[in-house]
Amino acid sequence: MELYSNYTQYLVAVDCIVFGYDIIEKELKLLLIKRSFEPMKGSWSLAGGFVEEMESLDDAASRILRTLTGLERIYLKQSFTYGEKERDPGARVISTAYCALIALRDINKEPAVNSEAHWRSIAGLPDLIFDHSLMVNKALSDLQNQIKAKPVGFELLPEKFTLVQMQELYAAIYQKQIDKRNFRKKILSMGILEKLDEKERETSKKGAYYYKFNKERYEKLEQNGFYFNLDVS
Amino acid sequence: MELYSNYTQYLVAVDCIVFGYDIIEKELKLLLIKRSFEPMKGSWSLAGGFVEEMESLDDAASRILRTLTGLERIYLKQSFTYGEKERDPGARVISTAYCALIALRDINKEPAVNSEAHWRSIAGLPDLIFDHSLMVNKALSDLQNQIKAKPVGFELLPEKFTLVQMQELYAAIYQKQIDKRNFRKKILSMGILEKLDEKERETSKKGAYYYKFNKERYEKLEQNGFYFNLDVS
DNA sequence: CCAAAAGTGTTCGAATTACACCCATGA
DNA sequence: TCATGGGTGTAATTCGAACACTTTTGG
Repeated sequence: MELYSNYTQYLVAVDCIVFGYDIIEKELKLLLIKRSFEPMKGSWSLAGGFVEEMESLDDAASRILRTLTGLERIYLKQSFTYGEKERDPGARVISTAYCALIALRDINKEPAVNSEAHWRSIAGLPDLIFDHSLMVNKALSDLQNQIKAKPVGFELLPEKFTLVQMQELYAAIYQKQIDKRNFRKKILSMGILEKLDEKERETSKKGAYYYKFNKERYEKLEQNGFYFNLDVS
Repeated sequence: MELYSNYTQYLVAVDCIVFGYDIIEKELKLLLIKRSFEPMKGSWSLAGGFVEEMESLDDAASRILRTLTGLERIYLKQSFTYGEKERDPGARVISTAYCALIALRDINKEPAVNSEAHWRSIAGLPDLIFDHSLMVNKALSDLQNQIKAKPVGFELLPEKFTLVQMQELYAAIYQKQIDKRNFRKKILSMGILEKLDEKERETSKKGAYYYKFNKERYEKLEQNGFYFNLDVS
């Protein structure tokens, strides 16, 4: 027996806002798909799909991301749910947006990306279908706020990164210049980075030391009332 | 013709987390409903309902709130969407939680509250149905974060309030004592409060001046890069 | 040896904290 | 007149911002 009869049911979808940071071009990018079905076939769209019966919303987001990028265990977070009546002209669809963060070392080497998927620089995005531009704007503004107060920036960087690279990431997201000395002082004083013996030698002769994020240390500090804070000049 | 055939549809609901600040008892309260239908009839629940065909999610939240409290034009904000497979044993329901803030002057005078609705102190809530306790915890933690950085606290206070009352609100939400002089200095220095000539004379012989929030002034400041910040000792 | 990028400290002003007494008034 | 809650200032410290030179090394 089914309870709650007499209420209308709707299609429920998930749309993934996949941000990738390109450490080479020092640019934040967004994964877009050329839509392969009607309505709006051929237009740019976020990676989305409908929620299936045997999965939760979170599961659906993971599945769609895996299908599109081949990646698993990546940072994935619910953003916002869009439920305007006419948002999708094909049918009434309620869609929950998820935000994913990926470190792009070399875009062409990204595993198994669907050929209809393309990385586009955040600066100068094309028009997107439905309310997808809205979704992106909200997610980006949330990312800008979140990256100040939570260590999510590390999700956009490779395992090993230099302080220069980390600073470039913050500069790209905030769209402003950052003072090198103040930035280093601040991030190092938090005590959540581990300096490695290895140096990155591709961009300079002197070479820059690699660091990695010490997640265990961060979590221990957080429990003791420590707040990550990286509001920078 | 219907596009997107072959995908399962689901019930879509809205649950309202209605916080009310009781200026007399100096306590944050939550509006709970004794559920009147199966499953879980008789248990405590948030104010919820299903989304109807002619309304958006936001519209549904407003409608449910109006039906339950008789109030309109109150602060209402989407919180989070809950979509676990088995979250509602009656059927698969995807539910978007909304958070509302209300100033309670005198609970018994609140307009037209459904007789199955009750205000309960945040300290010592009963068990709630489904994942409603989760919803409340998340919304409360978001409120604690938000009230530091946005002037949402004023939604929990009456139009006219004293600085003592405002401080008591912050103390109730942060669950800690706040230094009177530092608090007053900080909030007054923002320049977004308007001092009235009138005094509140019920709680003291001397009387405390009423203030009100100057929203226009706040919005002008915000456009010029001003940030509301009320992290207090 | 030199160009190019990495790395490093100090000073100054602003903001935050801690803290204790006087004021006004109704009963 | 006195008990009650409202209202006020200052000193010490911490934090954030601005700022320029030295180091390393491959070519």
